Amino acid sequence: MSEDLGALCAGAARALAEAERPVLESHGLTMWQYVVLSALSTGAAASQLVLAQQIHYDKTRLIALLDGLEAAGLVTRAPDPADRRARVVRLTEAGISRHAAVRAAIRELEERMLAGLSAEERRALRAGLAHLANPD
Amino acid sequence: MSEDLGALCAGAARALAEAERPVLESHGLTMWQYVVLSALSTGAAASQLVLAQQIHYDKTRLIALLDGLEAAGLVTRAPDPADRRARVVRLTEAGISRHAAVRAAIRELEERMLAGLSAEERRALRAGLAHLANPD
DNA sequence: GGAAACGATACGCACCTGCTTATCATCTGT
DNA sequence: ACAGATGATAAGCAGGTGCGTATCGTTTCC
Repeated sequence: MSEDLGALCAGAARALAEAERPVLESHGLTMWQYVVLSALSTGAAASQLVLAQQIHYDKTRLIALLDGLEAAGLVTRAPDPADRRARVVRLTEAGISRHAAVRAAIRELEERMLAGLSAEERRALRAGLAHLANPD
Repeated sequence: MSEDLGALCAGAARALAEAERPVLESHGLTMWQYVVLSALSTGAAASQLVLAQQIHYDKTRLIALLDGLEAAGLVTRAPDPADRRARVVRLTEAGISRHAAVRAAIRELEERMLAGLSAEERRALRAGLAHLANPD
């Protein structure tokens, strides 16, 4: 009898996280910092609140996380001219290149971990995961 | 550009865990209790230590978890005759049927969440996840 | 223009987590 | 037989996590 899907997903996520931690550390980033950079890599966040919801992170603790990234020069917080309560968060040039470098390393590692799976299997794996993650 | 595999797995695992929590609750089990029952469903654990490692749970906190399951009459702890330091953990009859009931409900839910994926896609999804989870 | 809502921030709380230490019973190797 | 290793258990600790509350500036709406 095969395992529960939930257990399989959790196991795969844990294995990936464990394998990726050293890579992130060697680039001076934590998992959550990388998650923020990734979220911002497709465009600035309109506010810290939407950023927090996007990455499923507590909005009150996101503040300290952004403090760190800002101090490291990887992101900027600027008041939204259209609503000066909100802060628009975006990557700096340094943030963009740091993210690209880490992402490339992570991609390479994932490529290694997928060794043995056909292109079609990889496609189905990604499609299935995306399907589960988004109750469209 | 597609998302990181790690992010996809984590997202899918989170979505599944969220969907399954109400099911578990309605059967009076926590996620970890269900994990223990599942691990034991394929056979007794030779010791609490190996059980903890098998499910990636802290061995010192497993004790309280087993206390609860034992008090609920779902598992038994018996000294191993071959090594009386170790406690063999196994499901009771009630544990077996409880696990079967919850598992069936979870399977049904997972089936619903996989709606729209072909049989071949589901097979590839499971195969890919198992491949990632076990660095064979 | 004043009240209510909202975003960012700070702070505290309860819980979970992995980890360490200590104790006791039992086993193992010499 | 004795020393050291091992399993179960208890207790504690540091860090992480989600959640609630309070404050302050800003916006929205009547």
